[in-house]
Amino acid sequence: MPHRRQVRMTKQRQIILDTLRKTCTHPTADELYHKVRKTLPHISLGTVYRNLETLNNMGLITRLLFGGGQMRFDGNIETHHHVSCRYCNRIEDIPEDAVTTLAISPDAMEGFSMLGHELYFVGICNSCKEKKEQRVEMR
Amino acid sequence: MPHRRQVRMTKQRQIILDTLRKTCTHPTADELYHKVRKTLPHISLGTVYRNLETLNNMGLITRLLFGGGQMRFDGNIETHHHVSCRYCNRIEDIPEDAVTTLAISPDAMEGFSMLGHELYFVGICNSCKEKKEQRVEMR
DNA sequence: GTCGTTGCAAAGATTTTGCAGCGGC
DNA sequence: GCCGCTGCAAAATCTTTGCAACGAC
Repeated sequence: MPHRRQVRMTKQRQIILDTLRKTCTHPTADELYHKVRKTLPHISLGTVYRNLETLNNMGLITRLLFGGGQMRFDGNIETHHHVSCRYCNRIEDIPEDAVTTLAISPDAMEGFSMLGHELYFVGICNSCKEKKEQRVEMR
Repeated sequence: MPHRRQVRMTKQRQIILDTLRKTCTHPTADELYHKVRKTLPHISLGTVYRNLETLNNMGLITRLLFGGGQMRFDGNIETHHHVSCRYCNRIEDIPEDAVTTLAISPDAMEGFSMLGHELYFVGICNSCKEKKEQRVEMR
């Protein structure tokens, strides 16, 4: 009989969770590490990574899938959607009621048990758009 | 007056594009590198990365945003959606007509110029589900 | 012939891991 | 007191880059 190992709430884990919940910029592990260091100056980056993994498995946070190659995290676990800038990879929330209808054929995903979905809009943010207009080379 | 530099179609670039188009598994750069090496044994991984970047900028391929931390690429640039397994990160296509309605409030994304959207469903594939049932520790 | 591209190898960036001591429960 | 967790540092993984030779146009 397998059993799930106990998970302890350490000071580090609690502060990582609190800090992520107060941060609405969908930070990378490293960005969050620097924020947490203001409260816990001796915490290590490895601990931040390990806790983000654990908290994600516990369902207390979400690992975003849109980091431009880098992982990003979200302390808001309510269903919501995101816009992302193709150039600077900034990620912002979309109000929940902006997406009015989303109907999915139920047998479309046979072979998978669904856990949820994420909808990403890709665009150019105004700041990058201005830069782009100044120099074509950016692409 | 800035001008866009000329882009050449080299043998390497063409074969990378052809190989990606024939691959429906949304490969990582490294997976594609090993496939391309069957045709071009001396190609380097750096060349594969550089060309994937270039082809993405040319709009001939798509960089997927769902790689579990690693970048994945798709030779199919038609609008379509994906299912991904949370555990093995496998990505599969969803038939285009499976998502019947998707209505977005137009002013929801002010501050961004929209380029497109991607819809990801997250689930557990049958193979990982079986493994998970055998040993709870998986997570 | 020009200049974008390649292979190679080294560097850079990001994430994971081994380990001995620490500290929740 | 047990055993999960931490800090540290090293390792592993993934991606980018400098450079001289090459090759598309």
